[in-house]
Amino acid sequence: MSQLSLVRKHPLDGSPLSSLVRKLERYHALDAAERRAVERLPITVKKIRRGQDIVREGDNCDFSCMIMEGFAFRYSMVESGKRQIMAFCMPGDIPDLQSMALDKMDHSLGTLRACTVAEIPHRAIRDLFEAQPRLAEVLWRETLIDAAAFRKWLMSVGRRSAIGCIGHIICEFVTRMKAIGRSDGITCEFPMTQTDLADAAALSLVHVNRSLRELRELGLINITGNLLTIHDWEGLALRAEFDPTYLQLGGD
Amino acid sequence: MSQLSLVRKHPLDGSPLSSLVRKLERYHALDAAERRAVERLPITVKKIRRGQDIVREGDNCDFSCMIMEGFAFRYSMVESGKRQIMAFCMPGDIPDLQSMALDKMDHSLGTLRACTVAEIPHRAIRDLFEAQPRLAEVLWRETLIDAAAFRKWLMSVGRRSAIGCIGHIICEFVTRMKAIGRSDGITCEFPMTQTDLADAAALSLVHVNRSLRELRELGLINITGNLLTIHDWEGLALRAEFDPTYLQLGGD
DNA sequence: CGACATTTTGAGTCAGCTCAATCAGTGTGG
DNA sequence: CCACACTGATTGAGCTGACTCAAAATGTCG
Repeated sequence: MSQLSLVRKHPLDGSPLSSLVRKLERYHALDAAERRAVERLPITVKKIRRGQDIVREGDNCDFSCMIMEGFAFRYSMVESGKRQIMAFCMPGDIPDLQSMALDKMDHSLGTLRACTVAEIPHRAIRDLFEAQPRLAEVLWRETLIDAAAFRKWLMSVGRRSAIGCIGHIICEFVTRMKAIGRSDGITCEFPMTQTDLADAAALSLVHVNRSLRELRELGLINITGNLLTIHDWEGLALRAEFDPTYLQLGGD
Repeated sequence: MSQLSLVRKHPLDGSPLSSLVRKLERYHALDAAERRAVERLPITVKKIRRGQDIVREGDNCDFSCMIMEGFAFRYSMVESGKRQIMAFCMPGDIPDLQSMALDKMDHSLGTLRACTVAEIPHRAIRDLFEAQPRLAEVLWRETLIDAAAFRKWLMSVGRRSAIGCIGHIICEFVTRMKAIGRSDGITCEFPMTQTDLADAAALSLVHVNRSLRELRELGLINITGNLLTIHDWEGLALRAEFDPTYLQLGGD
């Protein structure tokens, strides 16, 4: 049914925004002019160390960041100091695209690993939308998919058991990693610690540790260091009630 | 500081889409052509009884619904039968606008009260966006605000205490009701039952009941029948850590 | 090797859950 | 006008999934 997906060499691999172009093309092939318009966006490349914030809650930026390399996450904290992670971000994502239209960030963007990001001025994106209206639509669609993912995340945190919630978060991560050619569906780079996972699932570190052990003992997955191994995808997806439709990755 | 907001008579009050126009104008006044374009959208008006679904998870519609009158909510259920409510909807909202770009509904839309909705064909909205690109931008912005609200909701469910979570949901509801002229900030129509509130906050009915009693005993709010009375807004907002910035309602 | 981050395990506690009644309001038919 | 049905709010009582505190084990890296 599912074959190992080869890492395809892409003509744009050299361009800094190649992972963005590839993501946009998952939905509908871009024509030459559109591709060129994206490629020519003026960008500033920055490196952010692991554990730093890319953007912080309350910031009012005049640019948005595309993640070129590394992993990040959206999060916010309550006064008690508890952190809630609401999404993991990977190469090709523009997690703060909404700052185009909303003046203040309502959450922060942290890094799980050292990240290379491309800062794209809002001005440039606005011009792009004017010149290539279809790209505006495609990027709008991406923000709608993000919103669908927030809803699923909320379902997980609110109504699933600890195992179901963790399982769902892992399923989503692996599915998206597969979509960008970074997982074969059996093994997957896994950049988050159990503490991160706890703040994502709104559970305690100790409970996450025990739930992961249970998932291991059930023969579903195994996490060692930075590598996730999936022993039984069907079983995992079943327990997590994971249905990837909302990610809009097409066929599969 | 805050005065009673008078219910202003609006020139468009007669048109079926008047509450939508008013919502869009909260951000930036529309010019005559834009307003006319919205007013002239072809619509089908439907009445949906209380407790029915307006749209159901998995549906693939070729229209989106604007709520003209009544109250609705976005929800989804897990296999165990537990329901998670993720947002409450009020007149002026188009909760399924995302179905323009995403083929299947990832959640359902239920009603808290009998609702009058205006079904707007996607075709017509697409034409509107083409003729009035600024309206596309304004509606995009609305979906981004929705997404910000999902994030806050997730924070509440994941990281706040029962009282904080319920308080936050109530604060958001009242703030939005004020924005559409349906609350003076002291009293507010309150269309949800404790069961609804439980499914919104991901708590049990019994625990919601006890938390509401606590909020009452703290002298913050009181709910009788369908009326919410706020005795101490400051205290409530403090306990719920509510900051309305994310709703992008401007000034206030 | 030493310092630090991360994972794992044990043990006691508690916020929120479930089950089970009871009470109050609102129709509705006779 | 009352009995009955039904929905929604409230309270009691016992239970449990997940939490916190604490410590040990393991891994990682300069």
